[in-house]
Amino acid sequence: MKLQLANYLNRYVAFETEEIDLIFDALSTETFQKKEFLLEQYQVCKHRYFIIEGLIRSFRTDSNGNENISLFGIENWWITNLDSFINETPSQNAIQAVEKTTVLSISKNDLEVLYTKVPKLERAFRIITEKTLIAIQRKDEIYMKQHSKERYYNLVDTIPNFAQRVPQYMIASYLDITPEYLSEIRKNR
Amino acid sequence: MKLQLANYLNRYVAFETEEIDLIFDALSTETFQKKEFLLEQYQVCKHRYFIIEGLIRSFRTDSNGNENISLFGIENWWITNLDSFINETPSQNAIQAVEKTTVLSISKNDLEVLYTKVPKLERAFRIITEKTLIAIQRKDEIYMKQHSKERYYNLVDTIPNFAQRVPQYMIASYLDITPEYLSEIRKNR
DNA sequence: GAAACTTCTTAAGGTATCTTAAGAAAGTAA
DNA sequence: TTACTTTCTTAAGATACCTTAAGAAGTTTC
Repeated sequence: MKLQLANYLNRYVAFETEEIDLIFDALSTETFQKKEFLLEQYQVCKHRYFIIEGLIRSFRTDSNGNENISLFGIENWWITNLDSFINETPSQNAIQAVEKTTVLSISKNDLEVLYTKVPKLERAFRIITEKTLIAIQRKDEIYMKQHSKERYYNLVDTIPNFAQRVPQYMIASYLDITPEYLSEIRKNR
Repeated sequence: MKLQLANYLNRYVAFETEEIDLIFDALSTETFQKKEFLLEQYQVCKHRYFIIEGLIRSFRTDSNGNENISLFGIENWWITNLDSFINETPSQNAIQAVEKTTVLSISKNDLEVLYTKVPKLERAFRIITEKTLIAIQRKDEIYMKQHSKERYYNLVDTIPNFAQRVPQYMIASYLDITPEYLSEIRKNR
């Protein structure tokens, strides 16, 4: 796991072995079973999670009881509700394991201490946050300019065997369409 | 202008006067007339802009000639096309002044040099990027859960006299509806 | 102050997508 | 295997929003 984290972080900034040790030691390992919650809706999100293995989703349940998935996370992604984590306000989204998932986690305070101990990490997270921002903007652009049929095929073509790992009603929720309509899309090729 | 920038940056990290001097000296002042382009669609975005005064928009023109506004920027916002700026690829969005606008600008290289000279700036931009990400996620949530009528009133109620500074067809484009439909929304209060 | 443009509104007909409801299929537990 | 739960599909009627077109209102230019 330490190697996996080191490989990941070194993609952004070259860290010394001792720095990796400091970072790894500040993180805790946790495993969540399928359907277990990393964060309940309306709780304050206290951690940032780095996914070692598995698949998670972030979603809100609206007043009609409909789930609305904003985000999937897979191996080598950081997951949190940033708004809640940074501002320490209740999260509008829950975070839940779709598969059995192992993560490394860190609290806000521990992360801030770590930034001071390992200043390069500040740069790494600046870059990671920029990449995340770019990913969201790309998703928005696809969302804005494509119809749901194209969005669906775009999604399942981009992430290999995604459609096998995730039930279709979750894909529908992520694409912001109903499962019924997704079913119709799939029927017509 | 230097004072405005200093006040802005000190909201995130406490800078020394000399650090502010270094940052300010690395930035160039530019003024764009109404409708003038800071960046044309399909060009590589070479700068990050800090808006001193004015109002700009970022938009793409699709194959049917429809404009699609992804973002407005006002005083004390950094604006760029991050995907294009970071990856040095053609931008799918143009950036244009809606009002006469004065900005401070910096190129990618100069910014990287500046990060090394003033390491605190790395932290400031890490935080600013996080805030930007949160803002986009909030916009997405509003977009997902509200109908266009509610999105419209939410927008004009949130930013004071925004509806006066921006023509309605631009607001429609930002809300991802047609001007005709916006007109109908406004008619029914 | 008229001409020329830009922006806003109205209206009619069309389409993507939703809602509801019910049954089929698949997966899980006993 | 049977029963139970979860997931997927089908179909019919409803609606949010679009397209096109044209005229009204507001702005800029000469």
